[in-house]
Amino acid sequence: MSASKTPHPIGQHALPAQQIVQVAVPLPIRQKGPFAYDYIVPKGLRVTVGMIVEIPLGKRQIWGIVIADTPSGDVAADKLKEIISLADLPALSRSHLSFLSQVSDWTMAPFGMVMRMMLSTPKAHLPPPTCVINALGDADKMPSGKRTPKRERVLDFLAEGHAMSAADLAKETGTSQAVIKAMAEQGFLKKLTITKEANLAYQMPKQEAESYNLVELTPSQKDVSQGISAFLNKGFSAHLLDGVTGSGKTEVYFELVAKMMAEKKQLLILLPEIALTAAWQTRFEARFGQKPLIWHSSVSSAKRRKLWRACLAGEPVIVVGARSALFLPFSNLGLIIVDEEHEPSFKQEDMVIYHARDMAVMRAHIESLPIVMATATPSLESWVNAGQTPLSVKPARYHHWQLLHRVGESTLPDIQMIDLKKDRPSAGRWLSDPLLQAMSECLGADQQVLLFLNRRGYAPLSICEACGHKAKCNACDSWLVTHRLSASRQCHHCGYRQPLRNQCDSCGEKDQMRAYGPGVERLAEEVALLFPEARVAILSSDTAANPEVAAELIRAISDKEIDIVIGTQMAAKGHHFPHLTLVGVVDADFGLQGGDLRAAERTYQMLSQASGRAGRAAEKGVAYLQSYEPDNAVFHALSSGNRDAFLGLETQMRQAASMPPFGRLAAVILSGVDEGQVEAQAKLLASQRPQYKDVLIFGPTPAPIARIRGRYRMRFLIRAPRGVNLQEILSEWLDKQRIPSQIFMQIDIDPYSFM
DNA sequence: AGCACGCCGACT
DNA sequence: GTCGGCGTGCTC
Repeated sequence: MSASKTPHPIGQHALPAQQIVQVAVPLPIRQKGPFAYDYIVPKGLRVTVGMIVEIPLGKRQIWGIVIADTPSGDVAADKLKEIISLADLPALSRSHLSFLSQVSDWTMAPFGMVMRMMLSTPKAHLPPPTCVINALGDADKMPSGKRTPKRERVLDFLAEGHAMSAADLAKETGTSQAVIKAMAEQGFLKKLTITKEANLAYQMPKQEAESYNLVELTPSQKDVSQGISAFLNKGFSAHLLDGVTGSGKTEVYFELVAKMMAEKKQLLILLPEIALTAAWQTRFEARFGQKPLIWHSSVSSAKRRKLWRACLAGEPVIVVGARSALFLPFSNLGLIIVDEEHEPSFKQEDMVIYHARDMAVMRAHIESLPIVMATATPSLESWVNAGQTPLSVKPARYHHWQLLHRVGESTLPDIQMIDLKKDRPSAGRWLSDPLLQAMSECLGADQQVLLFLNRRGYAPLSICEACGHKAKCNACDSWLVTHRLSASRQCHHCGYRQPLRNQCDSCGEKDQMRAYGPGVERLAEEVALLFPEARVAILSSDTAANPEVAAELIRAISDKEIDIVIGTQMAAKGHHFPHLTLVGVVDADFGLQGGDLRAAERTYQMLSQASGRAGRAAEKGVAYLQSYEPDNAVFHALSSGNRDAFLGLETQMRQAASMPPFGRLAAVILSGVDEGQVEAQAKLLASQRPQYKDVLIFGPTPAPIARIRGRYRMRFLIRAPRGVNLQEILSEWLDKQRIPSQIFMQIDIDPYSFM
């Protein structure tokens, strides 16, 4: 095992053979496998693959992961540096390393950047922080001459069992640190060094979890739950849990959670938007009598550190997180659940561009686990993978489980179209007569209304009547959106905001800026005018800026303190508003513009979800969709309730166009501050594009929003047949390119956004 | 990604 | 004369 046991060849000095290992370093260098350097293992250290080690890199000291216990030999042994230290942690498993490596290969992001995502938890791999506290020492030996009232107070306080830092102790006893210090020096207090660990507010799952707060499942819920349960502990399997809104998908997968808890397995539950999950957490707590562990970027770093280490140590944690939780170093994972699998927010668009649902399937596969993807409106990809269309590959890759009915008496809402060509609201108004009529009736029956409009702010566009100038962002190619509540004009791409003024930036004319188009704030104005008695609330990321405010607003709505809710997509997600029976979709055509690959699918999902807010309790709900093209297939599918026919039609269209999942798509994005340089680089890349008969490389074209945050962006789009190794083709084309450092090149495999 | 080295403008 | 801008190149 240790190199020193190797026999030395005769005639050579008994030089201790030095062990050399390869350490993956967090550098943004793209290559086929992990990018690693050779390092010498100092004598006395035992280093194995998967260990997290501290190494010198240039002038810096950084952390890397040992990926091989043999040298690569790229660099002469006398140039190698030594490993500085080892993290006091178990080594990462081979399967976790293999997961990181496969994510890097799939996304074509540098391994070092994938590794960084995994290690990014602040100081997770360092020893726990320590602090020195004061406890009771040899107090009984204190001579009466040294006893003072202040010293007595300190001793009495400590005798109650307290122990704390000098500063806290001084504060607590109304003395000064000088008193504490002197007592400690004289031995009447005892110094203890303890490790500071965050309290996760989480007890390890109880053995009885399986039966804790058991809820009675409906027969169909029970069937599905038992059906999927049969796959637990049986290696990889993927399951599409497909149930209409309100059918109790969560209860079904909670049963699986309970089973895995009883076996002390780790669980990962991915949710699309963790800030909006107060209701979900309440349900979890009600079912299991404890809070799940929440993982997202705004959880304190001490808690994240402890959670990270608990995952690596194999403690039976249940982690609920946004997409980044997928990279936690679980070592005893039993099951992955992806809730709202169709949500586009699972697609991360930053440094490493990945789809958390797809990478979760990859991880489940590598680690031989079952994965459950729950949704009421499956993504086309999952639908095809579940074998639900004649065009699907057989045998299906996912098992398909359906819940067709809502729990209890409630039924799905009726969905009706309002043709805006016939019932057009007057200028500057957005609510048609039929919708207003329905609202009056609903409010008259003492029920709630949700108006859904996926546009934040007051108005998306402001034009000067005097000179025609449009308020624009300086750093982006986009309009500034007027926000009345915060009295500002904002760019929704870069976050720039300026105070709301009525003076034109261009001609200086006053009181000539006019707002065009609707936003939720403007809609609220119209509603206030038409329903002056109604209590109105706006639910958007502006009015619910943090989870606490959001939770309070949602509570107020649930408790019927509000009559009319005006909400963006935030209002469409998973909330249960028992008194809400009418949903009005103000601009149902919103998502259909732009010719995006998934426009129809996304519109269907969003409107289905928004409509699903209506009639969640005993009362029947109804949803009205205002549209200028009410005959669009998306709306037909929604109003007839024939989701599967719609998915079938979409599938055929995708297949005919050789689009995903029947063809493969990738984008190459070049960005930089200098427009000319970006263009020149794009032209250079274009001139060297490879020629294939069945792989098409389109572009370069300026991105639809050509400039964001001051950076110009050019895009290539690559389309290939299903069986082609797209990554290999891109690699061939791009790996040999030397991209100037001012230009940033990103690869987006299977793009969702075409911006 | 960092961080240093390296060559051109305005200041203690 | 230096301080400091960020362009280029390297890290076992």
